[in-house]
Amino acid sequence: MNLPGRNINLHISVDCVIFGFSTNQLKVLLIKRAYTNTSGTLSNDHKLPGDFIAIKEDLDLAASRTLEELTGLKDIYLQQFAFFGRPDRISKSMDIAWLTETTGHKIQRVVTAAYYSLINITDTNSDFAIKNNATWIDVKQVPDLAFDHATIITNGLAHLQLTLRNEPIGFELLPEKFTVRELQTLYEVILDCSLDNRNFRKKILKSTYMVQLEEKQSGVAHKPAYYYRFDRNIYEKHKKESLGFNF
Amino acid sequence: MNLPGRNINLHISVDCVIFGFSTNQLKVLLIKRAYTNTSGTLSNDHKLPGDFIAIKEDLDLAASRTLEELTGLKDIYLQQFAFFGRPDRISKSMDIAWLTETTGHKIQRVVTAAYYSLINITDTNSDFAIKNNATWIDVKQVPDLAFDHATIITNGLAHLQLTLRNEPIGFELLPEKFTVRELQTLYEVILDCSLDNRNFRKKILKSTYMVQLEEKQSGVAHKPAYYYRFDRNIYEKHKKESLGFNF
DNA sequence: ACAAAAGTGTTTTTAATACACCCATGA
DNA sequence: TCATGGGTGTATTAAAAACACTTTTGT
Repeated sequence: MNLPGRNINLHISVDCVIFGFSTNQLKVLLIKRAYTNTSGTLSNDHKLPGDFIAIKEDLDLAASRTLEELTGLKDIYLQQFAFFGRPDRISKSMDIAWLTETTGHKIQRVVTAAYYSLINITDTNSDFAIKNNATWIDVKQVPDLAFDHATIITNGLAHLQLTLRNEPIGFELLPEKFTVRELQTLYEVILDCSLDNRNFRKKILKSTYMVQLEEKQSGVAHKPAYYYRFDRNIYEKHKKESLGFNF
Repeated sequence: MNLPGRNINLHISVDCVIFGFSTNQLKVLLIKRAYTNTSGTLSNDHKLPGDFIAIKEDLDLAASRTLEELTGLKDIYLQQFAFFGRPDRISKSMDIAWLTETTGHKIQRVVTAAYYSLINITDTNSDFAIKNNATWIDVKQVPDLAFDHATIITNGLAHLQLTLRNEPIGFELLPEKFTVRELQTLYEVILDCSLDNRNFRKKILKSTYMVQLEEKQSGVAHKPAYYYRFDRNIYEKHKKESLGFNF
C-alpha cells in the first residue's frame, strides 16, 4: 500500500480480484480491514487488494505491483476487465473515513481500474498473503465488502466465466502438474454446472496441448490418475479462430 | 467539449469509438483536429470523440454525453471495453501542446476510459456530426491519430468482433428495417470473412427474434427482399447460455 | 473383498459445411 | 429478354450429448 507521503495520484486506483482454487472451491483473496471510527466503534470488514497509482505509474504495473506485494508472486495471469467510476462508489461514511485516514487526504472521487488474476495457491504464497493480512474466501461466501467491491467481484467472476469458456486459462489456477479430474472439477465449480466426465475428457484430451506425463498420483486409495501439463507453445501454434454465432 | 472554466477532472477522460455502417464499410466517427503550433506550422489530424469527465460525473454518462453532443443521439448502444493508462500515452509534442491550449492547464497524465458505440447512420445524425467537425472514416483507412487513439480503435474493433460473434448486436448498426442480405454483409465486413448465404440465412432465421415484415424492398432492379426487424423482447426470453469450450 | 475414483466406447442427436439453381423485378 | 441480386434444399461431415461398466489402488 502506498504511504501518504508518496507521489500518488489520488484520482485513480487499481483493484485486483485475485482468484485461486483449493478444496474444490473458487476463492478470492481479500484484505481484512479493521477500523476504529471517531466514536470508538470497531468496524471489521474486507476489501479487495488494490492501491492508488503513482503519478507516472502504468496501470498494469500498478496492478502487478499490488499482486506481488500481497503474494510475492511475479509473472502471474493478470487482465484488466472493467473500470468503475460511479461518483457515489465512495459514499459509506466508513469508507470515506478510512480513505482519509490511510491517505491523509480528503478523497472526493476515485475511478478504479479492475483486474482479475489467476493464481495457483501454494503454501508459500498463501503464507505470504496471510502475513499481509489477506485471506482466501470462497466466492460464494463473500462477506460485506468496502466500497463497490462486491460489484467488482461479481463482474470479475462473470469475466472469468466467459474467458474460461473461450480460452484455456483454467491451468493458471492449478499447479504445473494436474489430473484431468482436477481440471474438470475446476470447470464445474467456476461454471457452476456438472459435466459428463467421458465427454469432458474427450474434448480436453483431443487438444494436443494437454501433455500427459509419465508420473501418476501415488498414495491414493484408488486407481492413480496420470498427471498432465499444459503446453502453451503447442496451444499458441494450433489455436483456432471460431466464428460461430449461435445466439 | 468541456471548456477550461468548467469543473473538470483533468486526470480522467472518456473516449468513444463510434462505429457506423454504410456503403458496405464499417466506419468510425473521428474529429478533425487542426492546430497551429508555436512555430506557425499547421497540423491536421484526427482524434476520437472524447472528453475529460466532470468532477462528479459518472463515466457512462460522460460517454453518452460525448456521443449525444456529437451526433444528437440518445439511448444508443454504448459499452465500456477497456481503459488506457500508459504514462507515455501523452507524449507527442503536438498532443501536449494541444491539451495545454484546449484545457488551459499543463496536463501530465490522463487515464482514459474507452467505450464503443454502435449507431445507425442517418442523414440527420450524419449532418449533426459533420457540423461538429466530425467525419465518418472507413476503419480500414484510418489516418494518423492523436495520442494512442489508433490503438484504442484497434482494440475496440477486436471487442466489436468478439461481441458480434457472441451476441446479437449487428442490428444496432442497421435501420429498424433491414434485409437479411444487409445483415450478412455487415457480418462479412466486420468479421472480415465471407459467409455462405444459404447457411447464414438458416442460422439467422431459425432464431425467433428475426421478425419478417410484410414490407418488401421496392424500386430495385431484382427480386425485392423482405424486410426484417430484430425483436429484443423475444431475444431476451429465449437467449441461450452456451458452454462450448473448444479451444 | 471392498471402497473409491480413474479411465474407456458407442450410439444418437444436433449443428456446420458444401454446394447450384430458380425467382421476381426494373431497365 | 436480360441483368441483378433474392431466395431456397439436400447430402455430408463434424461435434455434442447421452449413457454404464471395468480397472487399479489402498485399506
